[in-house]
Amino acid sequence: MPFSAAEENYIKTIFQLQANEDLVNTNAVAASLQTSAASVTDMLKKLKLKKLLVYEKYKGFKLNNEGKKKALDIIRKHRLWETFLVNKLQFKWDEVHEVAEQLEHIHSTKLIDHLADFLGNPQFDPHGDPIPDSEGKLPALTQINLTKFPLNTLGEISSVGSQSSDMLTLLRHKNIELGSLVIVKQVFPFDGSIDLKINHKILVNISAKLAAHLFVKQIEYESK
Amino acid sequence: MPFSAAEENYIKTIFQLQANEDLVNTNAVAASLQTSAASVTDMLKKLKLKKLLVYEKYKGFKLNNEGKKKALDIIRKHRLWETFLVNKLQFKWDEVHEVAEQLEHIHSTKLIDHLADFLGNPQFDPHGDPIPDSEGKLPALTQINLTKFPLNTLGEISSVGSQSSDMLTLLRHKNIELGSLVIVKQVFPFDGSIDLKINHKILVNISAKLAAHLFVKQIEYESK
DNA sequence: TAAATATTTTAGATTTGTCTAAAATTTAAT
DNA sequence: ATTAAATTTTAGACAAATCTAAAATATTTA
Repeated sequence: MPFSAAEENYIKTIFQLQANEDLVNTNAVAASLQTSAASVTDMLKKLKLKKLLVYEKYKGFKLNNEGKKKALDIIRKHRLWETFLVNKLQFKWDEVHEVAEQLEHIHSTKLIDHLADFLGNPQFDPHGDPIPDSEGKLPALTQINLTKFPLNTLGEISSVGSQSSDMLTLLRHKNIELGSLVIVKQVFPFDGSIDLKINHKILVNISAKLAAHLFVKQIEYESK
Repeated sequence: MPFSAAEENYIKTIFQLQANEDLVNTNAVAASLQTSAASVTDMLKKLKLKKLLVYEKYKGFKLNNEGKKKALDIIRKHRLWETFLVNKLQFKWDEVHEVAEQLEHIHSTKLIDHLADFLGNPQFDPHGDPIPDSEGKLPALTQINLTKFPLNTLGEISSVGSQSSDMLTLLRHKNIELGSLVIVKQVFPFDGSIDLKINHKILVNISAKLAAHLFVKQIEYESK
């Protein structure tokens, strides 16, 4: 009972939406997948029949354990393929999404496990997002949202919570990239904007919105 | 106007069948794709509409130049992915077919060209079959069928014209593999069987049928 | 060459995933 | 607490790719 690419796309989308809110609603899925609400309802019936989610008419829905496991499997494939494209095939990390969307639906456990080995069993993909292992476990996440990062503490940009080209343009303009060393110098409560020191050199001011999409890993000073 | 996986499978199959005979017939395609003759007819209408083949009812059909070009594109993808699976992901060459059948339908010119570069732009896949370049050109084939190979001449097994596990079992039993050095010592006209010296060591007798599936590259002695 | 056989095509269904428009239900607003 | 608005579901249709059974055409055989 392999799943179709369409089913897998719904599973993945619902999983991502239920990370924020407990119950997911029809319109959110329709918007995310750029399809109609009616199509979503159709698919919900099918996924309920396949016992992947808890769903009652008009009441919202969410994946059960079986569904979550399947979602993590798809996400694992997606992120490993992205890693392959960037690390081995010279793709830029903002060019990989569309192709990975196709590759994630290839069915072969052996393929994906060998790919993981070949890549050195990476724990994070080129966007800094965690890659589930073959059992669906996520690596312990040491990163924290930049808006919650303590003042005057050295951190490293470890993840970027969006792939929009608008955001990437902005990041480039601010001289921020994955691996950049950052120190939060000041937070302005009025609008939530942040003064940020980049690589011990320049000081930039970033909006609360941008900060909310940046994740940081604290750099440990040689302690022990 | 991208093609569906189903369309691509028909195109590839027709291309392979028309290598032997000029006009391809419905039943041959149905048998090859394990589907019904009626389904083949349906698809033929569609491919004719898309101007990929020459087809008249009840009269057989064949790909036109556009169709052949598309077929070579799919075959290029298939063979590059097989090469990747064997050379990088430790698959055995008789395990790759099913996965490559899926991977060949991923749409991305950039992906496949970068993959080719990554693999070192190989000219032959792990089965010894030629890989078309991005323009659809096949590398000049220096190999020749074993049944046509001259007596007492050193050759190297360069390709195996089947992927059936029955054949692979037989090859293993006869101690023949890709790269084996062979010399045809004698041909028996009665049944076409051949006495073959393997790696200058053992002498085996192989059937005409097996020989017809083996391809050999003549090894040049340091001449010049 | 006429009958028997084989091949191919048509006709009509089926499944999957989608759509639009209308109906049902829930939520928000007055 | 009704009414209005938004959301969700149903109903019915469609395209792609497949099927079976029957009809049409070609080929072979006697």
